[in-house]
Order: sequence, then structure tokens, then C-alpha cells
Amino acid sequence: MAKMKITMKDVAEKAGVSPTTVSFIMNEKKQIAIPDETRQRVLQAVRELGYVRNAAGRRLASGKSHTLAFVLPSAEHVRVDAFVPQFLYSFNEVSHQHHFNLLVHAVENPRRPDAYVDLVTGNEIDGLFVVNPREDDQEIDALIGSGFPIIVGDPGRRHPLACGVGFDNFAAARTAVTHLTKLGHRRIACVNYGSSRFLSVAARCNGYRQALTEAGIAYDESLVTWADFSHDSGYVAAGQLLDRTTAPTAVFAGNDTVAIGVLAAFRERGLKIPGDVALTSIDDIPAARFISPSLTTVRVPALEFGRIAGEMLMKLVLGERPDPARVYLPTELVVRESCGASV
Amino acid sequence: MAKMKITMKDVAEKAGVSPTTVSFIMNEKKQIAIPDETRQRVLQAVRELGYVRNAAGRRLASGKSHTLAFVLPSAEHVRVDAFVPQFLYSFNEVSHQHHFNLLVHAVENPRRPDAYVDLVTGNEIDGLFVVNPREDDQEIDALIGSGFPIIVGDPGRRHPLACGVGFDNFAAARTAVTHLTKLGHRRIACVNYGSSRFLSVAARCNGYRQALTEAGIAYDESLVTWADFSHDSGYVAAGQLLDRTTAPTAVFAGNDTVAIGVLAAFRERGLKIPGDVALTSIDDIPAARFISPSLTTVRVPALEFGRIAGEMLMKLVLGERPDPARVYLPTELVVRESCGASV
DNA sequence: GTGAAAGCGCTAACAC
DNA sequence: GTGTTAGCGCTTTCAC
Repeated sequence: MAKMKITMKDVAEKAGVSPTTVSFIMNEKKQIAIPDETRQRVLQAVRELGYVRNAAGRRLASGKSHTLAFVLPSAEHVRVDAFVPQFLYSFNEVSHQHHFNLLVHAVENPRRPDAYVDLVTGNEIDGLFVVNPREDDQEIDALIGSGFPIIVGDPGRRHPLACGVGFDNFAAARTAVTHLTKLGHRRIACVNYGSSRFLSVAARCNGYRQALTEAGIAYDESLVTWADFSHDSGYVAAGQLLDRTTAPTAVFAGNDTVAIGVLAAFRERGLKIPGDVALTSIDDIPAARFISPSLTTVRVPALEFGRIAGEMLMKLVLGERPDPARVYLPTELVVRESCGASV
Repeated sequence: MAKMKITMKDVAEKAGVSPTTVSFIMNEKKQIAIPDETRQRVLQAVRELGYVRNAAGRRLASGKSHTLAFVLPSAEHVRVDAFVPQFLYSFNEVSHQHHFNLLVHAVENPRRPDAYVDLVTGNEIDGLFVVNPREDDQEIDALIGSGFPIIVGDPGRRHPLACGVGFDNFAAARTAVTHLTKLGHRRIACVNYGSSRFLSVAARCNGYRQALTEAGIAYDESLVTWADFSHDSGYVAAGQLLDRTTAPTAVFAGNDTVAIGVLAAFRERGLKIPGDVALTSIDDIPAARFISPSLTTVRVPALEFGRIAGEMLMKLVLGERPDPARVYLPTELVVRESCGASV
């Protein structure tokens, strides 16, 4: 690594051209036709000097940061949810392909849940992906209205104008619960994850109710409880539920991560799965098929989720309109051991 | 959100001071004593105008980016390893506390495994945390020698001069395997994760051999196999192992993520755990205590790992020397169901 | 305590 | 095709 700071001027001098020419070459401007001979000479100088473009200068002059932000509205998500890392992975892949950096912004100060907006205002990023927007996020509306490149996860009625990618949380929950009602279960509990302030959580909760209604089962609030994002919270929530009410014959967990905790609570109370109590959930995280009992769950294509979000966002950043502006991924029920064939 | 771009000059004019003064206030320079009256007037103008510092200008002028990078030498890690998200979480927490951004750089182009160095050369970041350095990474040596703020995960003999945080992988593996030998197991297989090019992986592998030696058990290469980072790879590797050799009475898995796959392979072959075959591993990921059978594993304090890495790195970035320069976290065997009390 | 002024390294009109 | 030039918005040295 060269000690001294090599600038574009140094490269230009060494190659006997002007900084402008170097800039054109470094940026691979297609519009400008540079003779191959010149290009090679410059690239040679770049290599010999070990020159790397200074990001700050580039940002200031061009107004572009070549950086995308991945915004999680809850830091807890990062720590314990097995679903997130998968699409973080594929989102990262897309950014790299475009030579963009990836800034991860997990909101951890609850007093400033919209601090991520400063990244935009401060010109720190060129685009952002808000994975799981809160219902009460005012700032995001202004952002969407401003035309700044932004992709929201699970775009719904709350953000009619936003580009986004997601899937039908309502339908997925309905599918998971209908699978239970079809098997004859009538007393079905619900362990939500996170808070209903997250749109996806509220939608799943509504899907649960819809499935009950369709099966002619009355909604019983005493069967509904709330976990957050962790295995442990599912364990605790299910435990409290089981202790305070007649044991349900089936449980719908808001996601697989929580479901794993729910299973542990069942076992602790000596309940056989699926003999005594059946379980379905949503996500199909990698562990779902490996644990015992394996999870009956509604599979969401996580890698696609990140990839498509990345690609749509890159389109916006490059000034194109993604078409369609909203993508809804297909989901599919995967039947495994946690939910037997009959009650 | 204001449409027009508000600069420091606008704030200065509105508050009737010079841009210099605004800059001093925005940067909370302790050396400069600004009368409270002036400060309030300026902050008022900032609020009214909705001013946010332009990151690019700041970077260029100061040479600081207020950004930390979190470097994973394998993108796969992000997708499937349940250990990483935990310390990403606490590392993120520390960066935010210092008002630093967090750039996640997961190497995904195997032809350019050291692309992360460009972040340094290009002035994109002020410091980096290389989570899991490769044995053959040449660039990292130059970086460490240059004095650039860098923290390496699991610092060992390979990087004698580097600041770092980690734990004794060798000892952890030895503990996990010794637990098995003490229970009387003699035929113990080893399912490594990742490649031996990762220093931590190689160390765990050596710890396995050491424990065997201490128990007077001959090393049998046919009992050693390699997974990568996923549940699935553990499942496949264990399956191949079981199919080609006499079933071992115990298995040591390189980490919990892989161990979950190994368990599935056992079950598929009708082996009872821990009756027919026992299992130990390393990490204690959140799921370890919730799945069935729960994992006997060597607990590594993941949250501490990220927090300390973040704090040490911030010290380096601020020009202080972290003391000590290397932190080795304590690990502890956690006995659960996957490894019974006797063979 | 406050301000004037000189860049930081790069990009992109615009001229040649 | 290539070079000249004028900033981008901020920090910081040095006067006052």
C-alpha cells in the first residue's frame, strides 16, 4: 500500500493527459470515446501508482454517494430474526454487482426512529430500502413524495405511491390458519411477533382472524398474544398463553423464529406435537426443515425478496422506473411435522 | 422535508454569523468557547431551516467519513450463520452511539476477496472490523502495518501486531470434545464448518485433535468431514460421513449452525440422541436452547464480541490505543440434551 | 469569540 | 478527443 496520497492529478501527469481524461476513464463514460491507446496508458499509470478514487471528492462533485442503505426499523430484528440475514445477503449481492456500498441502519434509538432520514438529507446515500416500515412513520411519506429512490418492504395501502416488494402477509397468515381449520382445529391460538405498529404484523394478525371467520369460528381474544422478534419471546408468550387458558389444539405463530420458541414451551409442558397441539407459521427460515419437529410454514422466497428489492432500487437510483413498481412474491404452504394430517 | 438544499451558508446568514461559527457549533468543538446565546441562535436557525450537514463536504474537508466497515470474508456467512447477526447488532449499537455509520461489506466476489481494502484507500471509511480473516489475506497485513484503524476477529499468531477481539477457538473445541471423551466416547467424528483457510476454523479443528490426543485416542481422518456455513451443509456432510464409515458414538460440530443440520442427519437415520450418538458444538446461538434436542455447546458471548470490537475500533479511530490491545472473551460449556450424562 | 480564505479531490460544462 | 476551469459544502488555519 502506497503511503502517499495519490490523486487523479498524479495519474494524469504520469500518463501525460489531463485529470478530465482520467476521470472519464475511471467512470467508464460510454458517451465519451477514448482511444484504446490512451485508455491503456492511463490504466497503466493507475496500476503503477496504486491509485484509488477518493470517495469524498467524488461524492461532493457528483452529488452521488454510490451507497445504498438497508433500513431496519428495529435493531432487535438484526439480532434474532433468521429471516432478515437471508435477504440482506441477496440485497448485498446486488449492490456489489453495481459497485455500490451497503449501509446498514438498524434503528436502535427509539426516541429517534426516523434518524435514517438524515442519511438522505445529508447526502450520505443514493437510495434506501426500508425493510419493514412502521405504520406511524411520518417521515417516510415525505420521502416517498420527494421522489428520492426508496423501496419499501411489503408495500400496502399505507404507502400507495411507493415502489416496493413484498408478499401478501394477510393471505399468508390466512393460508397458515386455514390449514389448521381444515384439519378440524377449532381452538386456535395466535402468537404474534413484534408490535402491530409494523404493517406486516398487523396484516398477519388480520389474516388469522379472517381464516377463523371463514371457518365459522368466533374470535377469542384470550387466545391471542404477542411476542417480539426472538425465539425467547415466543417461548415466553406461548408459556403465558398456555398457563392462563385452556390449552388450544393448535397455534399459529407470526413467524418461524417465534414458532421455535413456541415449540419449546409446548415441550416443557409435556405437550406432544402435533398430537396434542399443532403449529403453523410463516417464513420458512433455513432451520425450519432441520429442527424437530420440522415446521409447517408458509414459505416466503427470502433471497428473491432481497434481490428484487436491490434491483428495483438500483433502477430508481439510475433514474429508471421499475416496472412493475410493486412486486408481490408468491408464497406457498410447506407441510411438515409440526402439523399432522388430522386433529 | 425542505425541497431546496440548505447549506451552512444559509444557516450562517439566518443566524447572522459566519459559516465558521456554524461549523464549530455543529461539530461541538470543545476547544472553542462559543457563548450560549450565539449557540442557541444558530441551533434555532438550523432547526427552522431543517439543515443537515452534507456528508460529502464534510468528508472531503476533514478527511473523515464517520463510517465504520464490518467486513465478512464470506457472504455465505451473512445468509445462514445465526452467530453473525448477534454481534452485528451490538457492533451497530456502538457505532450509532458514536454517530458513526455502518457499512457492511460481505465479500462475494471470490476473485477479489480483498476488495474491502478499496474502502480504506478510497477514504470511504475511518475504520474496519474484519470479522473472520482468511489465513492467506496479504492485504490485511499491509493494512495493519499502515496504522489504519482495524480490529481483527479472533486475533492469533497470524496477526501478531493487530488489535482484536475473539476467544480461544482451540480451547473451545478442546473443551467440547473433552466433554465427549470424559463421557467415555472413543469414536468421535468431527464436522468442520467453512474452510480451513479461515483461522478460526483451523483452530477448532486442532482443538479437536488435541482433545483426542489427551484422551489417548488415535486421530482417524475418516471421521473428519467438512461442511460450510449452513444447516444444510452440516446435514449433507454428516450424512456422507455416516454413510461411508461405521457410525461414531459422538460428533463434534464446528458450530451450532452446522450442528442443527447434523442432528437432522442423525434423525433421518433413526439414530437416537444422545442415546445412539451424542453431539457437542460451539457458539450457543439463540436457537440452541430452544430446539430439540437442545444443544450441548460452548457458549461464546456474541453480544460482547460485537460491543467490544466496536469500542476498541472507536478508540483507534479517535486516536487512542485500546488497552488491552487484544481481548479474549471467556467461553463456557453449556450442557444440554444433545449430550447425555453417560455413553 | 469570530470571520476570511484556502483548499480537500473530484466532476462536468464548456472551450478548443 | 482532450484540456481548462469553476465549483460541490465543509473544515481549519490564521488573523483580527
